[in-house]
Amino acid sequence: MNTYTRIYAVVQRIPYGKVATYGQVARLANLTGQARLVGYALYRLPSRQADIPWHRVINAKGEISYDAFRHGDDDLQRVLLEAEGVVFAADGKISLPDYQWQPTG
DNA sequence: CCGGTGACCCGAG
DNA sequence: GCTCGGGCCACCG
Repeated sequence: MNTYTRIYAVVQRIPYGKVATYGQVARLANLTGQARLVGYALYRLPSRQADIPWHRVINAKGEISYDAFRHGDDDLQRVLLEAEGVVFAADGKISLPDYQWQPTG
């Protein structure tokens, strides 16, 4: 059970049409305060773990961070989320109170 | 081992 | 609204 494995496991638990913040994923993975690792893990996302809905992970501001990884697909993540029914505000932000994943168990 | 970097987050000014 | 500084860990050279 590696650090990455925990992160991937949590991301996989994010339900359809919902989103989670890096900090939230880190917390659920028992890696409180290590949100950067989540970003790094997804950045180094292995193709064999392609089942992971990486697009459902956003930052604490409810925005998407493509800054460093966009390799041609500007709003790929946005498109994927919109395909799941997630609505973006005019600012390009997501309403966390409405779409943030709230794990009950 | 050390230094730099990173899909981040929080607090202060 | 923006910039700076600190923090945690993993990868790369």
